[in-house]
Amino acid sequence: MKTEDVVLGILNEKSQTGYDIVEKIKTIFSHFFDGSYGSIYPVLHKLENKGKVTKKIIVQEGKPNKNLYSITESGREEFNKYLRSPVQTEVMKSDFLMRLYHGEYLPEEQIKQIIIEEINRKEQLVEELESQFEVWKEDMSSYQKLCCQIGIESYRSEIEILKKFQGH
Amino acid sequence: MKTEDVVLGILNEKSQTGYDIVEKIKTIFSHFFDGSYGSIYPVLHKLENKGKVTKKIIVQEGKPNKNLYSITESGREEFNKYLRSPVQTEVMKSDFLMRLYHGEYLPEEQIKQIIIEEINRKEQLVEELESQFEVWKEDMSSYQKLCCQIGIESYRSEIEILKKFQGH
DNA sequence: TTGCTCATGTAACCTGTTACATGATTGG
DNA sequence: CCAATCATGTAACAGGTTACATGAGCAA
Repeated sequence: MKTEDVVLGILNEKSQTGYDIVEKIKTIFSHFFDGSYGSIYPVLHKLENKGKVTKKIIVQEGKPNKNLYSITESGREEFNKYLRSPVQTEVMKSDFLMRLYHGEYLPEEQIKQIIIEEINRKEQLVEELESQFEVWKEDMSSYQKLCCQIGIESYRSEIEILKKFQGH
Repeated sequence: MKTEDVVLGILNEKSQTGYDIVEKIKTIFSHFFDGSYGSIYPVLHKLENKGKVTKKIIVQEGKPNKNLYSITESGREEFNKYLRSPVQTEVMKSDFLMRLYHGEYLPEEQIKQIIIEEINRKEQLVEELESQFEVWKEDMSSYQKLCCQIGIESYRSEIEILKKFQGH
């Protein structure tokens, strides 16, 4: 899964600005993808050069101008090629589990604290995802809703697992 | 979490070769970290230049020579600094959830197939992790075992969630 | 008046992936 | 005889992060 395909997928739904795309990634994609301005803006320029998207400048008053991007026919083809390509394995990077692995080199109190913090962090994430789901769900397809629900349930399971192992 | 810290952590347990380090990462770290020869060998050279590890060449017959790396006092200090630094949030990249999100643009049969494949993939992963756990557990601390058990349970929960949502 | 939201962008840096190169031994 | 295991390494490429730059409006 390339960032280019992710951006094409978002623009395939509707025309949007780079700012909108990053917002969507940071909210409803947060549990399975990551992107920032530093990665999304360059990708949009690249896609424009390749003719996969077109840009329309929208002049605004009292606010900065917007670059509204739309997917082209060539972009749709590329996106469909992606959709039919083999699914890549999931990648997980967990600093939390790395700390836990080396737990014997830290005082027990500190490990307990790290576990508590991880539970809190995940409870925060599940709350955010749930509230974002409420915001977006009217405009979501059943598959998109499913995707959010899986995220919510995954976080909840993780929290349960950590609570179960809390206190050895 | 930098790859340098991960390598120092592995060498903190005992002196090992680059090959051993990659093997460990590919087996018992597989559910929370990723690394390959192309990333680990350069990191070892870098750590050696910085004086965080030392290299001892072991001549073997019938096999290529080994470079056995050991952590230095300076390396231990660096690793302990890492252990006491703030825990970074987990990062997840899931091509599977990206496909599911765009499910409406694929025939229903294909989505069902993608879900089945993801369940199979995760069942494969949980089996591998369990068998690796059996191989390594004699030499593992209770925290290291906990780390594996969390991985196994996480995969199982994910499988349950997918099965629950299978067929909408 | 402080900080947030909207809105775009880039340059320097760091890091990782892929593909290549080498080569003997061992197991099925 | 073929594939896997052991064992190291690099060069070219691709990619992302961080920090910076700009700037108006608005709410507390």
